[in-house]
Amino acid sequence: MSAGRLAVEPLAAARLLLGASLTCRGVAATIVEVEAYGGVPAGPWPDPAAHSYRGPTPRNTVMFGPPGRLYTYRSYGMHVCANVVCGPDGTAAAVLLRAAVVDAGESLARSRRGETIPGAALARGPGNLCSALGITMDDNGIDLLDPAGPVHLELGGPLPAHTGPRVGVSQAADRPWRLWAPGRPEVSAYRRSPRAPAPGASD
DNA sequence: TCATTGATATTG
DNA sequence: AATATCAATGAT
Repeated sequence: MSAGRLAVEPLAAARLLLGASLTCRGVAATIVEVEAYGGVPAGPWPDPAAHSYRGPTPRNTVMFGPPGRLYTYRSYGMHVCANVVCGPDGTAAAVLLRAAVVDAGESLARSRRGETIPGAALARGPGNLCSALGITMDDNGIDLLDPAGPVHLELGGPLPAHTGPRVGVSQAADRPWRLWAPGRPEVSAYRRSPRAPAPGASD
């Protein structure tokens, strides 16, 4: 039902998700930073930086499924990152959740992240966000719009958004598909991938 | 700026 | 089978 609102292009879905609230295992948080990702070369949103670019694999199949599902992957062997699948069923696209404000369950989040972590840093960065909320690889593929599910998404916002280049990707790094809520200390500092070509390079 | 870390995808 | 590549983080 409300999943239909996510059956749209990645950038539009990203705007919807800014300001949405995410609840998981005792922690509620408001999303303040996201990154949009597209899909295969022949699709509507070709994106060489997307995991789905080279077609379906065992890892990324959920990105090719219906919108509103959770796609989790392990990054650099140590972090879990969470994406919300968007676009119509059968078309790969997703939005990476990069940072959130912890609204409730702060002590629980701190017990997962470390007792000395400042509040603004609890869910800053995609790996830290999953850690604070207790999202694991076992949650891959679940329906985020099911209120009875372990991870629940409530579309709220949208918040006013600033846009800029994506973080961490070595391909199509200049595409302005990173969105954040301006002025929030929870937003992660921008850091271009060391592997990305110089800004504006035609290549 | 660099080490960490392991799954995944690609190549031979 | 072997190698290269990360949608990252924290410390230095």
